[in-house]
Amino acid sequence: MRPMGVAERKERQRAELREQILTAARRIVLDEGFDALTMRKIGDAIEYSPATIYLYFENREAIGRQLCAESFEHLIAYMAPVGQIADLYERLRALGRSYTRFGFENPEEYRLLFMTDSAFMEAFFPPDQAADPANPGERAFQFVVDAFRAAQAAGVIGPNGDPVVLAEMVWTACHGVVSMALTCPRALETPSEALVDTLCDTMLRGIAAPVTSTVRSAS
Amino acid sequence: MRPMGVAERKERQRAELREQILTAARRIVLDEGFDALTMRKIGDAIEYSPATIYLYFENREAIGRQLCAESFEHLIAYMAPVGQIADLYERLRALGRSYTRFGFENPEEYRLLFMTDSAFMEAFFPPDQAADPANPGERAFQFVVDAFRAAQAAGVIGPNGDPVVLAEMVWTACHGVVSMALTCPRALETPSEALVDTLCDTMLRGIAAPVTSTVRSAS
DNA sequence: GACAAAAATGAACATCGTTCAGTATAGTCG
DNA sequence: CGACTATACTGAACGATGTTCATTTTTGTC
Repeated sequence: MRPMGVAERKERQRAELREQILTAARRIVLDEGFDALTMRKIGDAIEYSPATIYLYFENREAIGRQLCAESFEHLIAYMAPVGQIADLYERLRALGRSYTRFGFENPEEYRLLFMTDSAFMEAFFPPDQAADPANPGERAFQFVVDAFRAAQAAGVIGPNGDPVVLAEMVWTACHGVVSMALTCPRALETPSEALVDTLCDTMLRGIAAPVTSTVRSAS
Repeated sequence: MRPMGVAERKERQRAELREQILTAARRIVLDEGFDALTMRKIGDAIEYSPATIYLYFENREAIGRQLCAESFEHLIAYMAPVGQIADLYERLRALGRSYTRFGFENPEEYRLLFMTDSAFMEAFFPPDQAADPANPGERAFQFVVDAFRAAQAAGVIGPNGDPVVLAEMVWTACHGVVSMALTCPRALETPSEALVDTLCDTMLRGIAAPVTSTVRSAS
């Protein structure tokens, strides 16, 4: 007699089970890494058959993609407070530190986001150029670009260099420290945090320094 | 009547089959990546049962480890010529370029060496501190450290900073560009080579620049 | 040509992601 | 209440994977 109410409840139940799946998957990924995420493990956790999961997600990768979106938000939550720092130079330094701190404190999330074969990241960096403000991947990156643009406009760093290039430079450099530390901590003698500090300071000095000589010839 | 000759031949045949296994494995890894390396595929390629491979290698990972050792040599071959460059500043620049060029030109080897979960790299960075000159991993890294030490001794770069820290800094930073470019090329708007150049130049400028102000307080 | 040592293998085990024909449940209508 | 239908769910299977081991085949020696 109230088909509307029934439909709503059904939809709610569907959403709840979907959330249960994600919760179980999240726990497994954070504890043991994405490689350890198994459809059968999820099934055990939610007390449903593994086949049921396919009624809520296209496949295992779709679950990973959803977890990725959430982890991007988590990363943004680490970086956002940095936007409050008035000193634009210090803001840049803090940006590198907050990014890497996210990686060190949430290693499996970092692996999922940035160290899993293409598929995941690519989903957040679509080929079409149109900037999508709903895309957490682009949003996180834009945050860094804006910090450089602001610093450059304020004259805190040198006027040379595209902010996008500068942002990609510090991003990839910081990524290098985190990913190497996560892949093989033993390979790094220097403590990771010290390495990040040295790296960021050096790069900022390289940007901020008055250009005494033009870029040497590339021959 | 000539047991010696027979034993020698047998050993040679053993070594030959072992080499055949490695050759087949190498081809698969370079073409399709380590994930695509399958014992059954190797078996097909060498026309032996998959079980036979276990008479020559402990397991799949041991094959990967051996391929790693060879790829480390390959990497060293990329970097070694740089040692000839007299200008110590240019040498450092060329070092970063040769390292990253190895990664861009040999993506699957780079993945195998530096982007495969712990196991492989860890084998080349043993916990014991004793430097092992036969270890290609340590040798490659030492090459970078020496370049910094020389540049510092010659006064080409500032006297501040441990050469080991500096080496780890440029190494991880370069690794960041390569690994990100390999994981998700779409995420980088800037061409990788340009990014490497900007990164290396910026870092060297940051090191070379006369220290106008001491490191800002870390509060 | 018989015997021993070495080399190679087929079949099996426990995993995995994924599919699909079939069963059970829940909602609707007479 | 009882029959029908759409939805939700599942068991069993398929083709992979790395790895092991009893068994068979090959090889070398006396």
